Amino acid sequence: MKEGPDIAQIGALIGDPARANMLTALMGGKALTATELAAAGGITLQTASTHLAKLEAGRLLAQRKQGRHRYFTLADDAVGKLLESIMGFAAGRGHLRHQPGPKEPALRKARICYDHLAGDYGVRMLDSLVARGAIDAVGDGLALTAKGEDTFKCIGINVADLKTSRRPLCRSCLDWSERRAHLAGSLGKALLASFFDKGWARRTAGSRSVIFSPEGERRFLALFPVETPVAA
Amino acid sequence: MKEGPDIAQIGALIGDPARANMLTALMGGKALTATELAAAGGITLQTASTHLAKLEAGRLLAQRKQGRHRYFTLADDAVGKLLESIMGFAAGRGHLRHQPGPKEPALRKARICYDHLAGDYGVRMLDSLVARGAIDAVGDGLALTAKGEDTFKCIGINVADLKTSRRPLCRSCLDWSERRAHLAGSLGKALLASFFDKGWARRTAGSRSVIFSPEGERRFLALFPVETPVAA
DNA sequence: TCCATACTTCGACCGTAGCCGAAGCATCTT
DNA sequence: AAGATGCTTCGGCTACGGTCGAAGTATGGA
Repeated sequence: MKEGPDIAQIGALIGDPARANMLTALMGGKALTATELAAAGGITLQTASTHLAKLEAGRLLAQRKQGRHRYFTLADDAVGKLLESIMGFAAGRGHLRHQPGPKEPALRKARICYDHLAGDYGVRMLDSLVARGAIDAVGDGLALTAKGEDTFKCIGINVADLKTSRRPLCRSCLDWSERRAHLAGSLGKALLASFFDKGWARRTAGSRSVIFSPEGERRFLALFPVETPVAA
Repeated sequence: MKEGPDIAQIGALIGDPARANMLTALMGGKALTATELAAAGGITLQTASTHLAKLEAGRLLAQRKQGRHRYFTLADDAVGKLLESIMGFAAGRGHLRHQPGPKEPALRKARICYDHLAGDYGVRMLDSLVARGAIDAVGDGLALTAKGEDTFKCIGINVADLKTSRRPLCRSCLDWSERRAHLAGSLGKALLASFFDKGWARRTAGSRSVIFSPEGERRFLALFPVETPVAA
């Protein structure tokens, strides 16, 4: 009760199951309405409304009104990073949700982590980029190499544009399912966006999982090869 | 309610003020008894006992019996890292505890972050090590250089011993007060321990702050110089 | 053996926070 | 203007979890 920042406040904010579910739903990166979030939390609209007000007051969520809808998103990527890190911790301790639903495998394979690709494919992508020297990995830090700048130009991503943002270009994010790093930051965001643009993959309706088309999957795997074809 | 790890459980665990205070107290790195933790949490012994049981069941805490005392510590350094990252997040949002006590300045200057040095001095130390090429920093990742291995040998730290541990040698840890990285990992731990051994600094009784002796402070600042003498 | 210390368990109390029905605003549609 | 949709606020209910007093268990020392 005397020193340092108050971790209890945000712990309590995240500690309610309904709120945790809503936050998890928002990890999909899409802005969601209060009604959608109520469904995600398994509660009525009224209850969701009070929860959302609390989350907003705690600055975990941001909202913008659009017509008669109110769209909520995570306040910024620091929130996403925090949530993913807590997820990683929870997964490591075996604090899994009670029923590992049928969607679990798809989720482990490829999912959205706030705004970038996570799961097996996310980890594979980063591994491949490091192996080809496009990204430099030291400890758990990542940096774009000169060679990498060319690589991404070929893929159709203009790194120069991304550099204008104050947000870091490369950032490692611990993957809770793989327990290894995947690529976050504005570059990670741009890569995922490009997969959607090219039609290689699409988001799913009510989940964070990412579904690749057969053609998209082929292209993706060809673009990001790994030395040992299966596992490490 | 369907996918991914359960962040609500650990959120709730951290979300109670009494528990949060006890966890914060344990960030000091020392093992504490149930009685001491009850005081830290501002609750009676009985209440503390139930809280501690919950924290242990949630695998945030480990205990070992020693005589009629029961000593509690954070379960492992993953817990410490999680807590510090939540603190960093909370500090960034201005979720500070209500009264910024008189100890705050000392805490910002130098404190223990589970088992290594944090605060202004912790950040300064890492900056200096990077500047002299002992540690390589890429993004937010850290790695020991060959040159650094010699440097630490001069300081009296045998890096080879540390390498035997499975724990990473260098790890960056975000400092909640400075909002920049300081050095964690077994090397960070060994450095702090050496400061205590040499009598340069000592822990304080009920707080995480680290107090340098005048002589120790002089030596520390000489050992870890920074280009711009004051601030950046 | 007996008492003191350290801690846990039990039982009961209480407050708070979550929850929903109903009513109230606000915004869009026709 | 009237109705529909999206969301918030109010009021009251309920239950869960935190809290402590009191009693119970283990360890250490005299």
